[in-house]
Formats: sequence, C-alpha cells, structure tokens
Amino acid sequence: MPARIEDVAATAGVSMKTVSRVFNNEPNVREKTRARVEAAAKALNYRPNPSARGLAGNRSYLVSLVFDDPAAGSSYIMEIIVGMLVACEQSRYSAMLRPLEYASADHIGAVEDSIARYRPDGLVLVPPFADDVKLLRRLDELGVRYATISAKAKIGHERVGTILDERKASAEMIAHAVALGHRRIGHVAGPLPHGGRAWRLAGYRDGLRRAGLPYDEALVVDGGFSFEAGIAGARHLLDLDEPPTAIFAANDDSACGVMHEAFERGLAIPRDLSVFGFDDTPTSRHVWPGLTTVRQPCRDMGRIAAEQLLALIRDPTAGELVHVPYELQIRQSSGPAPSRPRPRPRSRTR
Amino acid sequence: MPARIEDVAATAGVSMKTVSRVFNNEPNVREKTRARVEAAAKALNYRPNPSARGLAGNRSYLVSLVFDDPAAGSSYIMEIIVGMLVACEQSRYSAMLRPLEYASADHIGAVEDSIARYRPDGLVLVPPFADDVKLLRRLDELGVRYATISAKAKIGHERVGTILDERKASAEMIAHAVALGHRRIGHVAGPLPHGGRAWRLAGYRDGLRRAGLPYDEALVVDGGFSFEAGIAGARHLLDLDEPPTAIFAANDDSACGVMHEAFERGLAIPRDLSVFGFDDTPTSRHVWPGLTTVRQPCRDMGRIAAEQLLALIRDPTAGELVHVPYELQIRQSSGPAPSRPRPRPRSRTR
DNA sequence: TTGTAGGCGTTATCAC
DNA sequence: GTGATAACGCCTACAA
Repeated sequence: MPARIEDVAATAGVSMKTVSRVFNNEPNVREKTRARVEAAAKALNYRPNPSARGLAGNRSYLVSLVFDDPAAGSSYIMEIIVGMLVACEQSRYSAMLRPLEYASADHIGAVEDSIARYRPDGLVLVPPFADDVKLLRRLDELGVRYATISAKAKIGHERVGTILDERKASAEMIAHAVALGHRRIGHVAGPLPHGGRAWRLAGYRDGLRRAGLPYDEALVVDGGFSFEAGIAGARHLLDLDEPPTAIFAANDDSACGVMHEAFERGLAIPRDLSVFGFDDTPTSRHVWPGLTTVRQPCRDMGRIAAEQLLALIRDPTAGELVHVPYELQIRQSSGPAPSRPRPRPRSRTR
Repeated sequence: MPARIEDVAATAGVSMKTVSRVFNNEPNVREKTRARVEAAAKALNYRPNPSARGLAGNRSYLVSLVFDDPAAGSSYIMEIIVGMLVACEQSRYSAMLRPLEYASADHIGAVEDSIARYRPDGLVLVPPFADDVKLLRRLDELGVRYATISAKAKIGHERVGTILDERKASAEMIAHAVALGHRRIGHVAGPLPHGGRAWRLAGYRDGLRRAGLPYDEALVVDGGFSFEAGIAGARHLLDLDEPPTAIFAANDDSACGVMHEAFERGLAIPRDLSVFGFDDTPTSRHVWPGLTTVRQPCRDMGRIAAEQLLALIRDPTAGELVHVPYELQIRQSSGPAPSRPRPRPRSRTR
C-alpha cells in the first residue's frame, strides 16, 4: 500500500536508481533532478522500506546496545539508549536493546547468538561487556564492529566509542573530601568483574596519595553497585573502632545504601558523616540530603558512541575514541569533617 | 556468509518451503522431516534473515513502544521495554523504543511518521499516548494495531493491553492513611494531560468519601510528575493555615519532592508528616525513610501488552485487555497521625 | 549525470 | 505432506 521507489521514479519521471541516489545522498544527481525527486517523494509520502533496504544492501541498519541485564531499570542505560536513538535517527538507523546476563556461563556465546539472530550492523558495549578482553577479541575475529563506552581503553581492542576518566573523577572527589577536612575516608568498592570498580578504586587511592594520606585497607570494603551492597558496606565501615568520617561509594545506588544505614544509626548527614556517590542518577537529586556525586553525560555518551559506530560502519578506518567530561555535583551530603569524635549513636529517630 | 534457507534445505534433503514451514511452526510437516530439518539448521547454525523475512512476509517483526520523551530515564519505561523484550524474544520479534514529545504541536503526526519510517507491526502505547482518544481513533483508521497500558479502558478503542486500576489503588492508599488516623490528607495531583492524574485524583476522592471525610479543594494542588512539582505542591500545602498531616503525591518523583520540602522545613517523616507516592520506583526504596507507595508490575505489564499485541497481529480477533494487580508497599514514610498539632518548624537541621 | 538488469533470502501461491 | 516458482522493494554493478 505505501508508495514504492518505483512510484516515486514514475512520478518524478526518472529511474529508480536516481531516486535511490537522492535518498542515500549519493553524488551525481543534478540539483534540479534531486528537487523533483524530493517533491515526488513528499507528494507520495514515500519512505524506503527498511526490510528491502536491508536485504538488498546486506545490512540491517540496526545497532544494538549490549548491557548487563541486572542493570536494566537503571537510568544509566536508559540515557545511553536515548542518546543512541538521537544519533540513529539522523542516519536512518534504529537502535535495539540487548539485556544479557553477564554472569551467565557463556555470556560471549549469548552475544554471538544475539548477533546471529538480529544481525545488527554494530554493537554499543557498556561495562562490564566493554571491559571484557575476550569478548572484544572474539568480536574482532568475527568482524563485528562495535563501540565501547568505558572508563579507559585497556587493551587496544577498543577502536571507537567514549572514554570517561573515572579514575581522575574519583580522585577529584577524594580531593573534595580532603578539602572539607576529612582524613578517614572509606570506600565501598564496586563489584569485582566490573571495570568501574578498578578505576574508581584507583582514583580513590590516587586521591589519598595526593593528599598525603595513608591507604588503609581496612577502610575499603568489597561492595557492589546495589543499594544493599551500600548498606552492608556502611555497616562494616561504621562498626570499625575508628570509623571513617566520609564514605565514597562506587555508585549512587550503593551511596544511598550508605546514607540509609547512617540514618538508621541516627547519624546526621553531613554533620556526622559525609557521603559521596558516582553516576548522578535521578535518585541522587531526590534523596535528602542531596547526594554529592559525579555526573556522567550518559545521553551524550550514547549519542557519541553511536555516531562513532556509524562512522566506523560506513568506513572501517573512521571513528575514534572520544573523551567525555565528568562533572562533580556537590550537593548537601558532603560537609565539613566533624571536629570532635562523633557522638554515640542515638536510638532511632523515627 | 551465514547459512541460508537454501543451504539448510539442501543439507536436509528437502525444499526451501519445508524448512520455512518448520521454522514458522506451520502444520503439514512429518515429525521425522521436521527433526531432519532442525538437525541441518543446527549443524549450519542457520538463522533466518530478518530483512528477508520481513520483505517477503510483508511484515517487520517489530513492535515499538511509544512514550513521552520526558519520561525517558524513568525506570517505568525501562521495565516496560524489558518486559516487551521477553515477549518478543519468544515470537522472534524485536522491540524498539520511540520516545516522542507528547506536548509537541503534532504528536499524532509524529506517531504516524514513526510508523511510516519503521513500519512496526504494532505499537505499545503508555500514558499519555494510551489515553489519547484522537490518537487511538487515527490508528484505527490507519489499520495500525496497538496495545494500551493504562489505568482504565475509556473509550472502547482499546482492544488489547493491560489495565491497572489506579483509582482503586489510590483509594486504598487513602484508606491506609485514614487507618493511621489522618484526617487532613493533601494531594499533589498529576499533570493535566495525563490519564494518571484523573484516576489517582478520583481514587483520592473515593478514599475520602468512604472514610466519611469531606473533600476539601484547598488540599488538592495541581502538580506534575516531577520532583520539582512535588516541592512546589508541598510548599503550598504546608503553608496552609491548617496544613495536612499526610500528603498523597501522584507519583514517586513528586512524593520525593514533598519529602524534600518537609525535611527542608525541619519536619520529621513520618512523625510530623506522612507521605505516599505511586509507582514504586527504585528511588522509593532508596530514600530515607522508605516511601510508602503503590507497586505496578511494570515488567509484567510490558510483557503482557506485547503478548496481547502479538496475538492481535497474528489474529485480528484475538487478544484482550488484561487486568494486572497493584500492591501497596507500606514503608516508613507513613505513620500515625500526630495526636497534637505539629510543633513549630525548627530551623534547618543540617 | 542517468538508466537497466539481476539478485538479496525469505514467504505466498498453487500444483502435485 | 511436500515442492517449484514468483513475488517482496531495494541496492549493486555495470552500461550508456
């Protein structure tokens, strides 16, 4: 029922190929012809049939975002995909979501399977997939194009995508804490297989070192990116004989867990404890007090990664790794270090 | 490079059509033949080419989720789409996201445009699109199939999808407040064009009526679904000569705004003010105290809506509107009404 | 600068 | 139950 390229050609009085040229921005079309074709297309409300285009061109005009399923629901992923959609729109591509279980026995097989099924022209990978050397190597073998969104190019496999220097951002966050007078700063680290963990932890250590503060292993607790991990981490740290006056959590969800546990103990934030997060999720603005955290420009990252990927798809030598800026969001969860030892925990205030 | 249906046919010693029949679960294939085909397909790692399938079958095997762009980032949308993906996976469909601006001059045109461009076999609509009579009528005219996710079938246009009785849920929430002794209950209503507003407001009124409490217009403030709207709404309500002892916000984001404003004024929750939300976003668990709210099974809703839509696509007489259950999540933001008048606001406690 | 022929990999039609 | 053949709508290659 919809108009076909043939109809447009007939209306414009040109061949199908000319219409095709116009729609694909190919050269060798006289301006006047181009205008005539465009008018005809508009009159007929012509849109190229994506399936036909894909079949004939041996492409799917599809890029997929590969991420860890448990992260579904996070605003991070949503922002990335919306950014990707922006980039895709302009290139007549579409974007699809592939939540896969990174922890599963054969996550690389799952990625391959997804590729075989949907035949995307390329992938956008976020951590932990973006940090997985084996996966990247396999994709290279298969000749599958991909863009990575990550904290650092680790292995030279990453060719295009975005990089946000999480290590530097974390160090800056620690510097902020130090400037507020904090000397004992705890860290609830990210989950083990996740790239974010290493860089944020490294930045934490950098920050301490630069401030001339010792690195105390007792102040670092293995955590995770979840609210519950934050609670557990805070319990551990606040139960220490000499608890920290500030806690840097590896992401906002776990930072919220830290705040939660502090409140449960009757601690006031930031009077008794300062808390820092990472990601700047909507939640970080919505909690009280507002959470001091690191903003990542997720939507831009998604857009840029897709743009670079599309460039790479067009031309295998094109595209680059783009550094994107982070931004400290100083809110009310961070304040001066208590001058005196913290008061004994009061009973719950509810 | 990947195996084609022809290769599978040759390997299995049957015709292409027979392979096609096997892959599409069509009848008239002997069990033994089917097994042979499946073995051949497995050996060759054959996957049907989606573009070719779409072109030949005059379908796209694609459903798209239409939602209001500003809602991007909300976990609500993310959960819906993940649910849709589950349903799609099984039917060899894929799902795509279409964030559109509902407030734009011609949002119906935008939907039509999106359909023309991507040719989905069907749409899943969430509010406010799902509540838009004009849009639904237009889609019917165009013969476009759709499923709605909404609070109530309003107009008979909705044929398949999910319904969650937000009115009843809201009334129940008010009943909960009343049971805690609250008599003056404020409401920060949702945004005007949004279906959610009307049903949640109606439920609020139902709840009051059933408790024998008067409906006081002064206690209802036009709000929105944003954190900022919650702040503004709370300011208004808490500035009243006789402020409410409980506030029911139309969603969790605005409820967080209410909590924020209460804290800014030095009020303790729930001692001085009880707060209720709607949606059960991750944030509602992460704030302190935890927000009492209404859980919607978003992932199920997405899955069911997609399932019903796919059924409708297969058979125009199939599919139905499925009622899905809500669930009150009683957390710590709701507590007994203060027996005495609220103490005068203290200075900020930070 | 423009046009023609053939094929992409599947499904639909209809015959056997 | 099974198979041959013609679409499906576009793009690539080559020709003019």
